[in-house]
Amino acid sequence: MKEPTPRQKEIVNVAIRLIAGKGMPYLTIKHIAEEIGISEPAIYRHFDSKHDILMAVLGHFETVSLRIRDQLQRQNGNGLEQIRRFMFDRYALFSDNPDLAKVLFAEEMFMNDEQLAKKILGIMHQHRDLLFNAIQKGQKEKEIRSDIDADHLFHFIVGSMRLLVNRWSFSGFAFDLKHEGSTLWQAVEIMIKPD
Amino acid sequence: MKEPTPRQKEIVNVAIRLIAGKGMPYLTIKHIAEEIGISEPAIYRHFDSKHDILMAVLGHFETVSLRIRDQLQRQNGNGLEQIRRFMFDRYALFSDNPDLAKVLFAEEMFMNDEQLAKKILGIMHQHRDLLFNAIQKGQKEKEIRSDIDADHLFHFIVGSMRLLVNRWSFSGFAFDLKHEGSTLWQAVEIMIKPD
DNA sequence: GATATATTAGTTAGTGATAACTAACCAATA
DNA sequence: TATTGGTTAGTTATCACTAACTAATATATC
Repeated sequence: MKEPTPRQKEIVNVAIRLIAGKGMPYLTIKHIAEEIGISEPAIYRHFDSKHDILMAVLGHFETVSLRIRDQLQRQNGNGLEQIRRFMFDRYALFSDNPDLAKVLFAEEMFMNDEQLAKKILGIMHQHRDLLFNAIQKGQKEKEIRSDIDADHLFHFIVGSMRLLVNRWSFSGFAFDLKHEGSTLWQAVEIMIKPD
Repeated sequence: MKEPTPRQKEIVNVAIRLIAGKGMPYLTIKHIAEEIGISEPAIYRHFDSKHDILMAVLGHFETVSLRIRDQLQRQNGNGLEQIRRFMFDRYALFSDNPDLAKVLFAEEMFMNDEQLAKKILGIMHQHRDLLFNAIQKGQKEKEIRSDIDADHLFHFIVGSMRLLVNRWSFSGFAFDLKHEGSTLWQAVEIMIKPD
């Protein structure tokens, strides 16, 4: 868990940009090197293998995710407010880093390699736990309806968010994600409130 | 739009199985040929290029989708019933063909090639129209709540279904999709009904 | 403080594996 | 006799990665 060097951070950022822009097959050591402006073997002074670069990409996602989680836990609002903040944080994050949205919500791209798959499933599990707990907390506090399983509510909330982000991504970021996310949240709020 | 020959169908099925099982990078002409038990160049007697094979894979998805759509339109139920049948049909389809679920809900894999991307976006649009119309119909018929935009309802319904199928797929098909899909639908029904 | 040494981050050139695809040929069948 | 669907033996391109070398800088020793 060492801090990456500036050059390593640069390589990771270029990798994310290349994957988002031209797809995983385009991510080659050669293209990364060209983008940075150094030779191909120079990349290997900073990472032992391509696999390690992809692990570092996922490591970056993990870091960002943990930062958001810790922020949420410090603020310590009620269940509903925690979910709202989580959603808005993510819409803001993706708006500022569209490449990140494109790569992070296309998990299949990492699923070929066992180690990468394990790492990304870990990140997903983290998110799930966070939201699941917030939903259950909201149900206990009577801010969220209890006639529907927390599990199903989770599917609504996260599923609709993911679909929105995916549509935004496929559209070439053609609409204002923060605005659409906000109106989607209003609809979510109406539906998950108690009768 | 010619009917594919038996050998072409075989190649398409093998391609889907390989993509689902080992990921897109594993889909090579060599592996397809090995799986079928013929030589590599023999594949080129049936398809001009690898790209054409992938187009045929998407053509297969399109055919399946159109079949479901026509079936739905013939039955001509009310809006809510149409949505319900659509969902159950898809859960049944995926339960019988897990490979199809794995590939069809991983659109990013086709997004590198412009032509493939266009085709898959067309299929997605078709689904969207179908469900969107059913939702609006249900709202007119007062079976579905009108205090929430059809667009947002679409995100709930489809988003939650996609998330469920993806989780099923990532879990290695570890639970009964038809059963979980059915309980998810009950929750959907409660939430989208009018107050 | 000057000098020797080690480390860092780069270079050019090249390796072996594998990808998509082609050429040329052949046996069975329409 | 032409077509269909196979074969073996290649081609060219590109991949991840290595070998060997070098300039510049940091560090240690006298």
